[in-house]
Amino acid sequence: MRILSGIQPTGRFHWGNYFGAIRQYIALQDNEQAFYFIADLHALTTVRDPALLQEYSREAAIDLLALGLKPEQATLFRQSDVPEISELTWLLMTVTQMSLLEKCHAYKDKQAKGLAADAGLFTYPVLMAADILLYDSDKVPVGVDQVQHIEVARDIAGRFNAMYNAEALHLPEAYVVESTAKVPGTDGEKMSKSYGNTIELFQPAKKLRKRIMSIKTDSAALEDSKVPETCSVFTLYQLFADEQQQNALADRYRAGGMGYGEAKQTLYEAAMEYFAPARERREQLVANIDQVEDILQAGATRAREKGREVLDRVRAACGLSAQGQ
RNA sequence: ACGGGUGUAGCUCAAUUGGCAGAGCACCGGAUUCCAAAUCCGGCGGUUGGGGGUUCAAGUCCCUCCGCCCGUGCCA
Repeated sequence: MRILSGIQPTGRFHWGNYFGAIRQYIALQDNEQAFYFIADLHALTTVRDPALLQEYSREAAIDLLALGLKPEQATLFRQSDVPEISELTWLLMTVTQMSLLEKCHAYKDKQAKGLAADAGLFTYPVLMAADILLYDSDKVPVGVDQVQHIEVARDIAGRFNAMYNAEALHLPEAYVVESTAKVPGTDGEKMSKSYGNTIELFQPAKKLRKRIMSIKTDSAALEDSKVPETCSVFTLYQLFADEQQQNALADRYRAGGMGYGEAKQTLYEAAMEYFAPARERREQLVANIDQVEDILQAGATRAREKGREVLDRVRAACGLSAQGQ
């Protein structure tokens, strides 16, 4: 059973990324054959600064490894290190109906906002389909908002197979990761880069503390009884604390006499402790950056091996010569 | 494709007959606050869409290319 997941390096990872997605994806590496890639080709539609894209891609690899991705179990690679992706994208594009892409929400959203959409954004679901199909992926863990794109991949694969009367492409299934964790940002809205309310995972301790202190609260006085359920600080604390610790803090909220400043300090300490091992691993990785590059190269080699196999099947099906021979 | 409009800081927009590129918001730092918010103080931020020309001097005038918006046409 092969699972596949990609993440766009469009910025530094934050708590929302981790608790909403990364954590669940990494957990799957133990039971499945996992392919994880850094979707730099996708990021290209957003990040227009070459130096920045390179930095984000490298940081993404470091972060994922620091957060527990085991390269000896899972295959980690950079999307752009697998050129077979681009070739498969073209082949798929020739069987993709315009109407299918016009329905996709990333494109529709941008149109609705009156923003300029380029062909990259429009055809992005085809690239995503290629990402998935190139490795005969069985399951693709995604959030609910991405299920549509998996359906697109299935549609394209099915259409290709039917058109050429071949079993060249393996139909993947969406594996919906129910993100049980609520991760509010510093303004109380859902944590998201586009809201500018994120708390970055690996920022320096001092910055992190400052960021946590800036979380929006109500103006209840120090001695007032407070409601933990509606407080972002408490909601975030739940991500790091066990049930007993959560109950203890909730009791202090309700009792009154504890201010939000103290709650934030508690949250800060809990977060620092929670991510301490990852921070330590990260420091080691940064000190051995060559090792990270080696891991990515080894991952790319493995990914290309599988990709070549599938691509040859696809090429043969539509009448192109097989390259691998 | 033609016509009109438009392009200035991350965002919304100023800038007199051609005369030192600015403000508000956002962001960062400080004061204040249990923390945050509000308020006050300070700071960062620019190839004025690109290129060429006129001029002592161009955001401003001329040429050219590009992006975006509106209208019309062409093609099915």
